[in-house]
Amino acid sequence: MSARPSPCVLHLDLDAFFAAVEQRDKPSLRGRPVVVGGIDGRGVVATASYEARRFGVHSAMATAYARRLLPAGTAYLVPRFEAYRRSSDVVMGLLARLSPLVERVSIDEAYVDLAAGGHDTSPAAVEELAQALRADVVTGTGGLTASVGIGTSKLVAKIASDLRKPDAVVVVPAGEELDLLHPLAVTKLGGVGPATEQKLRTLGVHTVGDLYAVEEATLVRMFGSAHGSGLHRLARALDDRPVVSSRDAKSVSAEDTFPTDLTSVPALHAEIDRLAARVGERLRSGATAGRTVTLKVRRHDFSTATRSATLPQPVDDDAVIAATARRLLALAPTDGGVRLLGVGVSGLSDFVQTELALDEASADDQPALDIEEAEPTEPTEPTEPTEPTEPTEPTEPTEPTEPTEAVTLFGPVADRRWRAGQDVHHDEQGVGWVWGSGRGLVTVRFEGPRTGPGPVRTFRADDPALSAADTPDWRDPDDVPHDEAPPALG
DNA sequence: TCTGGGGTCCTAGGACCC
DNA sequence: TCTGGGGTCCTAGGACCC
Repeated sequence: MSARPSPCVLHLDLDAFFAAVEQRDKPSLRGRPVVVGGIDGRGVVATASYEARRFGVHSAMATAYARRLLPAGTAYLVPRFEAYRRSSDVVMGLLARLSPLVERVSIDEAYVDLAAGGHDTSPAAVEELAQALRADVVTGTGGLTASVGIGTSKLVAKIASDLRKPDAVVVVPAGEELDLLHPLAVTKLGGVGPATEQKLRTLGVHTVGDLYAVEEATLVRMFGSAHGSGLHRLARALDDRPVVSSRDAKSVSAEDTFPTDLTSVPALHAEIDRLAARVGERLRSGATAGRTVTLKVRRHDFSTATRSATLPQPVDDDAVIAATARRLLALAPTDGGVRLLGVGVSGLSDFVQTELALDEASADDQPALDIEEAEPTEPTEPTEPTEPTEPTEPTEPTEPTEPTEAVTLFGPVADRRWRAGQDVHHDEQGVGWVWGSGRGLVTVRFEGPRTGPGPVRTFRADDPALSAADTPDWRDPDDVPHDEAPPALG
C-alpha cells in the first residue's frame, strides 16, 4: 500500500506562529512588521509576520539583513518560548480530541490520523471537520490562525496545508494527488533543499511534473539509493509513512554562537564546560545517557568540523562530557577563531552511566547512595577518543578470590520510577541493590566475592539474566520511601 | 546580507570479526 | 597462503527540516 484510499491524514500548521503570538499579546504590534528571532549581530529570523514578509523577509534570514529591508517601525523581538508553548499545547489538545494518533512535528505543526480517530473520511466530512477545527483554534488561542491540509498521505496533507496559507483549509480527494503535485516547484517536496534543487536543475527539472519524467536509476545514481528512490516515489505521490505519536530522542546537544570569535583555549574550555552542563542536565532530566560525545566547531569562515568519541559506557555526567569534549577540541581545527561551539551526546539508551570499580574504602561500609560521591571523576580514564575501545572493561578475568565491589546496570524497566536503595537483585555476582534511579533504567550495585570476568558487567535489556524469573526480588517502588537506606546484604 | 539552535537521516570509508 | 564476503561499529561530513 502506498497511499490511503481516502483523505485521512490531516496536517495543521500555525500561521507565522511566533510573530502571531506577539501580535496577539501586544495589540500595538498588529498590522506592523514583526520579526522574532536573534536580534543581535549574528542573529537570524525565526519567524516574520506577514507584514514583514511583504518586504522579502523570511525565516533563517540574517536579522542584520532583514533590518535593511524593513521600514522604521518594525518590531524586533526575542522569542518567548513559554508563551508559544502554552498556545501550542492548546492546539495540540484540540488535535488530541480528534484522534489518538497525533504526531507533533514541532511547536507549530502536527499530523493527525483521522482514520485512527474513527472519522468519516469522505472529502465532504473531513472538510467540515477541518473547518470546525480551524474555528476552534482561533477561539482556543485567542485569535491565532492555522492552515489545515488533508490528503491521502503526509506528503499531500502537508503540501495542501501550505497551498492557501494563511487561515485556510484544503482537502485533496483520493485520485487528485498528481494534479495537485505536478505543477508545483520541486522544492515544495519535503527533502528537496537547495542542494537537491541545484542538481535537479542540471537535469532540466523544475517542477514535480518534470521530476516525474526522470528515470529512477538516474535519480539513484545522482542522489544515492535512499534519496534517489525517495524522490521517484514522491513525484508519484507514493507515500505510506505512518503518523507516529511519539519517538524517543536519539541525541541531545547544545550549541552557542559567540558575539565575537573566540581564540583562546581557556575561553573555549569555559564554553565547553557550560555546554556540557546544559547537555548533562537535559540527559539526566530525561533519565537517559549516551555513549558518543561530539564536539562541533564552526570557524571564522563558517567552515564546520565535528569530532566525536564513543566511550565504553553511556554518560550523563557534566564533568565526563566536558572532559571528553575538551580533548576532542585538541583534535579539531580552530585556527583563525571559533564562532560556534557545540557539544552533543548520542547513542542514547535506557542505560544509565556505570561507574567502573569503586574505591576500596567504600567497599566495606554502607553503600553510598550519592552517585556523585562514587564517581571516579578523573575523566582521563574511560575517554580515549583517538584509540577506540580502550578495553577498560571486562577483558581478563580478575582473581575470583579478591573481594571487589562493582556497579552493574541494566534496564529498561518500562514506565516505572525506581528509587535508590529500594530493590534487590540476585545473580551470580552476588546481591545488588538499586543505586542509580530514573524512569526506564536501573543501576544495580553489587558487592562481595566476584566470580565474574571483570570489575564491571553490563546487562542488556534482553539479557536472559534479567528475565523476571531471575529477578524475583523486585518490589513495588511505591512501597519504599525515597530515602530509605539500601537493604542489608545477606 | 552573512548566515541560530535544536534535531533527523544518509553516505562512505575503515576497522574488525566471523 | 591467498582470498572473500557479510555484518557491525565507528567517524566525519552533508543535506535537510522547523
